[in-house]
Amino acid sequence: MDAYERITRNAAEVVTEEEVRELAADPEGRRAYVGYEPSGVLHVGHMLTANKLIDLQEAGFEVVVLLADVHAYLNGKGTFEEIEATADRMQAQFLAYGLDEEQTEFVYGSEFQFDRDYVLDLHAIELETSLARAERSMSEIQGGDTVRVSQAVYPLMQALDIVSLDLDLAVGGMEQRKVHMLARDVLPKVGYDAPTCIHTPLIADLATGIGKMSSSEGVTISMEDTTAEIEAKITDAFCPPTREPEPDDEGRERENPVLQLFEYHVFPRFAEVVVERPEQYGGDLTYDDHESLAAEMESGDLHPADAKGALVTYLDRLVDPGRERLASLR
RNA sequence: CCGCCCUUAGCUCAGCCUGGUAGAGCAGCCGACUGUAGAUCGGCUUGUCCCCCGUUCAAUUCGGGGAGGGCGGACCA
Repeated sequence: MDAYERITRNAAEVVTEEEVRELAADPEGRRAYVGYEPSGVLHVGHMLTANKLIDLQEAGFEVVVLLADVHAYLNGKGTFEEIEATADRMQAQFLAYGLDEEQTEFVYGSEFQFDRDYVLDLHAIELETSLARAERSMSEIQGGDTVRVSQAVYPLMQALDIVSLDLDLAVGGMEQRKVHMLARDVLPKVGYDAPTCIHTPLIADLATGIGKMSSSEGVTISMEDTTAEIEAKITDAFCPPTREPEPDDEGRERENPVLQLFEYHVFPRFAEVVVERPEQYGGDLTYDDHESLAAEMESGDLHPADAKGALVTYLDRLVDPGRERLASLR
């Protein structure tokens, strides 16, 4: 796998391919980041961007994880004290999950976001951005049901973070794309380069296959789940034997979250997946890529129930180190 | 600061005029059927009726006050 392929694999969107190819041509010492609001518990959504960071480390990038405490505060996620505590725990979980401690730089937003130069730049960007645009960029991120002024400042700070942290590449889930596009528009207006971005897909809600998995609602797999909880959630998961389920009765698009978890979480971290299957159904199966697993489910050679059993096993292996780390912290 | 509207189950809301502590749909849970889930049947659960004060035998309902939210107090029509 070449550098470009590794940098972009499993990405839902690359902005722009040309810019990433330039980075891929000389990846050593390049800097990439993901910003996380320390809110709730680390779940598979976070781990998806974490997988991307691991890819980038393997490609030679320096990786920065921004623990966006100020952003969480602006987004109504609690007091600074509460946010700090969550952030510390989150950092430990990321390391346990597999980010290389030597190559990963953890930064708190509050370490630099109150600097005079930062704030002056922020005001300059505020002047260049309409309230409607800022608000629109937050549609997938916004917490609470009432739009606050702080939530309009939020995306502008995100743009400035990319400059302040001296980054070559911004990584985020697809819910971040509007914020990143805003950054690409506005930063050049105040004399900075438009940032290059990679967006990871959003995994659908486990129970319904609709929308995106989130910690605030619906069913998600978190780093705190026990084996039994993971098993219960996967057993209940929506899983028609196809990669492209029909929309539901109300016309909402549906995905297959079980296959998504295999694609974005299991196969990137395991070279081989063994599906244990009772003899009566034909015995064990082995796959070394997602494509063959998905194809066999669609053809009927792999029953969803057997796939789910394997998914539980591998997800549990992924979650286990973080769970251990969390337990030792308490 | 002024005006109008809203606040009832997890969600969207009905009920309030004509006081007697509450309903629907969806969601959720359980069971049947499928070697998963979903779909489909069958069954079930759920409430400080935003808060305080007042009137009353009795207030979710009437009156007063307060809090939170939306929209106006531009143009256009």
